[in-house]
Amino acid sequence: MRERKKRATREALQSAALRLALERGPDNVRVEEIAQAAGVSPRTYNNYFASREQAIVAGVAADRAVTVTAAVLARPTGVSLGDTVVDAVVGLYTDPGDHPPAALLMIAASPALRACYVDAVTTIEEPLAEALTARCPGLDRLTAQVLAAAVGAAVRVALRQWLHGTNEVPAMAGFVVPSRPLPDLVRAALAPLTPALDAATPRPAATP
Amino acid sequence: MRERKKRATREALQSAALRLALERGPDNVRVEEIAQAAGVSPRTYNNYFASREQAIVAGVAADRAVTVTAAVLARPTGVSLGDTVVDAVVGLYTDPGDHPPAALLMIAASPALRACYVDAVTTIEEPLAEALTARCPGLDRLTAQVLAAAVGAAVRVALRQWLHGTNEVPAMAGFVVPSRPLPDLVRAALAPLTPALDAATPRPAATP
DNA sequence: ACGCAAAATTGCGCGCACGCAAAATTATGC
DNA sequence: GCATAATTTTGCGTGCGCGCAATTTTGCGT
Repeated sequence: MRERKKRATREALQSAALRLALERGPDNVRVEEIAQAAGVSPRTYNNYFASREQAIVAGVAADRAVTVTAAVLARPTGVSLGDTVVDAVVGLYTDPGDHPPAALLMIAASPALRACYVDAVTTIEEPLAEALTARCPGLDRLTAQVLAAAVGAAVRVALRQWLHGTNEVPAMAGFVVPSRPLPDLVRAALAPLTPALDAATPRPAATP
Repeated sequence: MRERKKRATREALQSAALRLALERGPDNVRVEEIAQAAGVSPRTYNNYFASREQAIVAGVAADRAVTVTAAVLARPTGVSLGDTVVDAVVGLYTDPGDHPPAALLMIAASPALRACYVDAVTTIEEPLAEALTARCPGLDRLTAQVLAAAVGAAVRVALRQWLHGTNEVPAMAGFVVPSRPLPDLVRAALAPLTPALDAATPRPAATP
């Protein structure tokens, strides 16, 4: 009963922050305005989110978390773990979720938002680890956490590489490397991890 | 010539911050005091370090970075990449560097310092990636970065697991899991990544 | 030695994150 | 219904991170 209102104000703050940031740009929105738009005190805002950017990013991050876990669990058990995870994660960046693509653009443009989004990727690691254990019953808890964290790290590397290419536009026009599309980069970054993912599935007696 | 003084003030700030934090505890030291101890303005402090904790952690982190890279490069080329990296990283937590062990204890105790130290682990990833490419000439740049980031992620997981066990002491005395010693945890966390590390070494024709 | 351009340091101001305690809101006992 | 206990919200004060512009310091050319 009381939980409902907490989630309500939470989502109100998230949507308000995202909307205002899209309208005026991320740097031209003060915390007081977000709080006022959600009908709460500025102090209350910091009871829900530890930073100004977190409210903007939290929504899309949580959305992505459920999407990956669902994608992992949806794959048939016949496919290898590596392909399963790679496809699930790459799917995150081919099919944009129910959020406007402008949001991702804005996050990519602002350094502060990028950093916060990278931090948010860490949030996804825990549900991912649970999804991994759910799919492979014999998997160690520690192993699952490590693999999930490794996947998150690979995504971070891919994002960094992608941004490196897209932002170097102003000077030396025509000399920029437009950087491979994001899904390809994510797939390439995830590729080196497939041996570890496949080796983790507890089936050592099936190969010979 | 001017570089020298910059590094001098840098190290002065680092050592002053570490010393003061060890003396009074991390929460009882203000930025102004660190700056004053180093003979600079408080504003100048923030030209070198973006946060108060960063100065405390930066020293040990940089130290560790050179230690790992050296350890990786020191292994004979005959050993597999997986064993090389695992031994090098585990060595970081068996042999304490030239810093007092009380520093690591303090970092482990303060949540803010822990978070900053985890961030600092990210700093080590880039030199590690360079060491990997130096050891395996045919290695892709992206692959090296991904593997280094994965190793960093595994270390993060190990640290989190370790702290989980050591802090749950007050209630239910006698029921705590004292948590395996850190080196063992790090080795266990790194184990799932060895297939990926070994597979990355470009020697696909040697196995048959 | 002198002056000049480049770089570093400093002071100032703003916005933000957060601990703390008071006030308001909600759930629970009779 | 009302009193009471438990949460949640809020105001306030403090320290901090950082952009900006003025000031000082450094290195170089002549």
